[in-house]
Amino acid sequence: MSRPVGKISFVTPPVPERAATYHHGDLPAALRAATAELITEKGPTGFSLREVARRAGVSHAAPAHHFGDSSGLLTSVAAEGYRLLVARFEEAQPIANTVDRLNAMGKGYVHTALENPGHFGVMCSHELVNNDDPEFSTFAARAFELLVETVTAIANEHNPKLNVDAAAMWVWSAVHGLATLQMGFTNMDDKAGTNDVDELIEQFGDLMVHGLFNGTGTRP
Amino acid sequence: MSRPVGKISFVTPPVPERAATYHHGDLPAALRAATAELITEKGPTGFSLREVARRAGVSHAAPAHHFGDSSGLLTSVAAEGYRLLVARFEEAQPIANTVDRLNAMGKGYVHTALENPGHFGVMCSHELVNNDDPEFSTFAARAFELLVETVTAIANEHNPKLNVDAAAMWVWSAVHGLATLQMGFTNMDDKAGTNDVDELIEQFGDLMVHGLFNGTGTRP
DNA sequence: GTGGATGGCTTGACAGTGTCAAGACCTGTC
DNA sequence: GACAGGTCTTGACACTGTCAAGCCATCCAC
Repeated sequence: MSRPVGKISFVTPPVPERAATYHHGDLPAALRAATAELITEKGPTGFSLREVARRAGVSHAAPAHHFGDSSGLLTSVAAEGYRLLVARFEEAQPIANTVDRLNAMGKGYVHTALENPGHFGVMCSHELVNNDDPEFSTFAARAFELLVETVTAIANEHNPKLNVDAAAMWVWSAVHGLATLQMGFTNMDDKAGTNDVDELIEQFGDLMVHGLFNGTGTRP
Repeated sequence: MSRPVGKISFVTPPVPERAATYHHGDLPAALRAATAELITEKGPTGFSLREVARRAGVSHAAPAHHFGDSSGLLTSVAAEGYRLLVARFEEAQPIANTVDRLNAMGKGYVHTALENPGHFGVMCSHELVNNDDPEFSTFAARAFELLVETVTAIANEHNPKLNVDAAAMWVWSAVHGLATLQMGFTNMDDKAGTNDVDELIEQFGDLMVHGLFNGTGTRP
């Protein structure tokens, strides 16, 4: 559905928006880029296959040829988003201090969302994407797996009694909530006294580390 | 936009779906109920104004008369969802033990979501609703306010140094994440070893209470 | 080189959608 | 009983996603 890439740079499309030739070159990538751009501008609601095709300079039915239907295209964009996230998570893996690593992953999550709002908007709209898509589910699972590994490492070092799976879900939920918060997809008043994302992540991290060190994640 | 109600029971519409008379009686409520039902069946994507009108037995343009456009109707449904949530939160307020109260509110959040999936689906789709709507924002703010009050009470009793606002956002994020997890809107493998919602809430609660008791919610 | 064959993309059509303007209908009030 | 105002319908418009059919460029065997 999309070719493997080495260094990831999805934000700017690898091909010009209007191709001179009949054959586009890499239309799927251009369509994903146009989709992310459109959703960044107008939100997931403003998305339409025909508008995406228009922006890519192709006919209205061209996207269907590559992605089947609109959920196929959106799923591909979401998969790209998770691939970006996995890349960020993997950058943090060499950090030896496990708590610092978890903090870095949290920052990575929120920054990925802020830097790729089009992708993140689709990743959050679970009704729009096809969860069974192998590429999508592979990257999504890998991202969560990396989190579980880090939480496991923290547990091994500091708190062997921790229910690692529950704790990982808990961390993911909190960080995801913070990301949506920062993107304005929320109804919570942001009164935490700062707009600095990294500071908020560290505030959350301070709270979370006490649970990870001293909690069990089991029924009391 | 909708009448005040005493005891809340939105799930079953107060009027039959097809009105015998030209004037429906309470068409706005019937349209909200049809919307929630439709979204429960088909997800937010499957929603359409015309299908809602069909289910309510009125013409395709009737919803627009009451709600302006589709986002007006969805906003009203989301507001109803927050009203349900506030009602649940208020039921928990008499609980004297503040930690138990917070746990009860967490359970209330998740159960409200599970029992009203149509409403919750809209509440989560922040692009679909008009955040400036006074009724919507009032109930949403009230729900968060009740959470802040409870976290404040816990801080006063156990941990005066706690950054209450950051902690409240943190709790909300985690509980919201758990709710979406339970509703299947997620890519996390649920490996926590249970499908019992109340047990999961208590697992999260065990982790969270250590942060609330011992953390500060400030940059270390 | 040349002639298929194959995949990439276009064209045209269809039913369905949201929104608007105009009008029909009912109900309460004087 | 007339009238005013809110409730709902009708009809139209531009737009959408999807499908079937066909055109076009490229590639590979010959």
